[in-house]
Amino acid sequence: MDTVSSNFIYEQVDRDLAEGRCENTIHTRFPPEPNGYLHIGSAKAIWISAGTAKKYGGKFNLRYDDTNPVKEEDEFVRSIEEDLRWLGAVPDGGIFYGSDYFEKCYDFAVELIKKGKAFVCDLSADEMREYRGTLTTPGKNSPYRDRSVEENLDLFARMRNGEFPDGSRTLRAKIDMSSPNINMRDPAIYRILHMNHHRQGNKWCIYPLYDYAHPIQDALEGITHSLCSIEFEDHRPLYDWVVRELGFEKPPRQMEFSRLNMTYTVMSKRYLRALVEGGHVDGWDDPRMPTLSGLRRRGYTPEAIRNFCDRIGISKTYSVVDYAFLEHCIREELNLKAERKMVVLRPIKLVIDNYPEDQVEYFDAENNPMAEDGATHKVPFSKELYIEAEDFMIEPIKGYRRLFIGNEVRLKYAYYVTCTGYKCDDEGNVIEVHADYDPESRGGGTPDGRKVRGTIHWVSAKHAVDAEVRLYDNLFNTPDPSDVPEGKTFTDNLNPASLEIIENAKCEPGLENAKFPESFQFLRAGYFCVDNKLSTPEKPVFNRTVSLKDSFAKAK
RNA sequence: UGGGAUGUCGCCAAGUCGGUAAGGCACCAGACUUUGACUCUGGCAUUCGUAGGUUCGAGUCCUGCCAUCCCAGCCA
Repeated sequence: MDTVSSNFIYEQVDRDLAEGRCENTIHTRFPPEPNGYLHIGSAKAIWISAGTAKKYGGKFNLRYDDTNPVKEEDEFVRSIEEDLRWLGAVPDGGIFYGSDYFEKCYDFAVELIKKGKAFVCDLSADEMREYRGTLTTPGKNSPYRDRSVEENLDLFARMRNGEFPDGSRTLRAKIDMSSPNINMRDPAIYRILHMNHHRQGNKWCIYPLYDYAHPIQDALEGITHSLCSIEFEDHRPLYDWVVRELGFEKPPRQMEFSRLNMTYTVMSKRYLRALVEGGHVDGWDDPRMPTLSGLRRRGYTPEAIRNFCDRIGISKTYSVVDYAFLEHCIREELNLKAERKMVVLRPIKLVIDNYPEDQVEYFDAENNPMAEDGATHKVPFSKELYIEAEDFMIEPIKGYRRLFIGNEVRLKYAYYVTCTGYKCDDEGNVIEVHADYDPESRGGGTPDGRKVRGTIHWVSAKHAVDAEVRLYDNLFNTPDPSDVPEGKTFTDNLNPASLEIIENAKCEPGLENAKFPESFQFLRAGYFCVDNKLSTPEKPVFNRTVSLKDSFAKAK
């Protein structure tokens, strides 16, 4: 596995360490708002922060950024911790809640008021917008900007006491209404909201805003490097203003990196939520979702996701990572670790006419050809087998190496067979293929050393275990699902073929009780894995097969 | 139009004090092969958004221009 090469974050940390800015220990955090499930984009952010802490032997915190009671729910709090642990990002610095700092935030706000750095403003939301100015024109001071400290203190206390209705007043930082950076134009730092908070209940009716609360939370936890995505770059001056005005020694340093975008993938929580609530998917953990719980159900391992995060790198460039890269990461790992089983997805019968009626033989099948131990398991073989429908063609296309009349192929681990005929149903579908086997080729080789061009997998019909297999494709059929034509919504980009349920797949014995509820497949590379009790993230079970798409494409 | 940021191969992404373009994905070719997969080998940027300038020498420094992204929530 690759290791992370240097990046601008590490370089900055090195400098900070050299200059003694953070007492030789670094501390990072991941601050999700509990308003949705973690997704692959979150994984990048998590791994950057957790990985940085790890690299420097520091600590990593999980902090629920729950300062907005409108959008937050306990279900998300639970799922976030579960997914974080599954990913392997241990919050060894602790688990915190932004809302637990409300009292401190309040005290700090009082301090700012006393310093003349904050004031209670009576402007309505609309008025405040007008006063703020625009991107190109400066704003103007609020008429309430010069209230006395005493009045501000009194008003702010009464805000907390619930004396005023929602939206009637705010507490604002007193900075500079003519700043070219709009975030510095006396930003609101507290709002009035009479609403039940998922954790604090009805204790508060004023809530601190992100720009104010976040730097305080970081500072209080001793965070040395606050790593966030690029859209917060413009907020950094405000972040620095807060920690400076509040007099924190060794203040945390905010650094930004570009967020993850992937082809065929919607990453915005707003859209993901719409998919769930609109019933387009089964839930946040639907295997087609880019959520960590969805990827987990699909068969992704935490190692593969971490490796992916390491390999995509960290930069500030806007980028869209090809989904194929994520797939590469999981294939690479499964190829090394996963146990192989033979499974026939779209079965047709193969009858070996010259094989004894009631004979059963057992062949050794490799558990994992990549493993050094060479371990095997027994697979039963008999006169009637199931093979993939795609492994037989009435009229073989040019270059086709598998079964067609007169052609000899190898049944993996078993015998050479030569196709002699086939039967169709009334509609002309091939339902049965006939062949003769060469008893001399037992084990898949012959004394005369003749070669065969094709090798196919199979399952003994009378020993076969039935299974339902689900095949997943991209949820969206456009590289950028949020790039929607006029008059359409992003759900119009949904790929109707994103889920295919195969009810009668045939598996080798040993997969009894397998339900294949969420199989993971990489048919393109020839793999799918079974998600059942035999298959765990640590030891996934999977089959190798070859897809129609690839084999035919190659044959042309 | 103001501010902030970014532009190195189809996609990510390294590029130290300026010294003559890492690596991965994808793709192509060949070898190997009890699955056409896997594995292995080889090929894939005379060029770094663009135009100039400084220099013996520039992706790296300077100037102009172009493109893309973010910001006008009492969301995060």
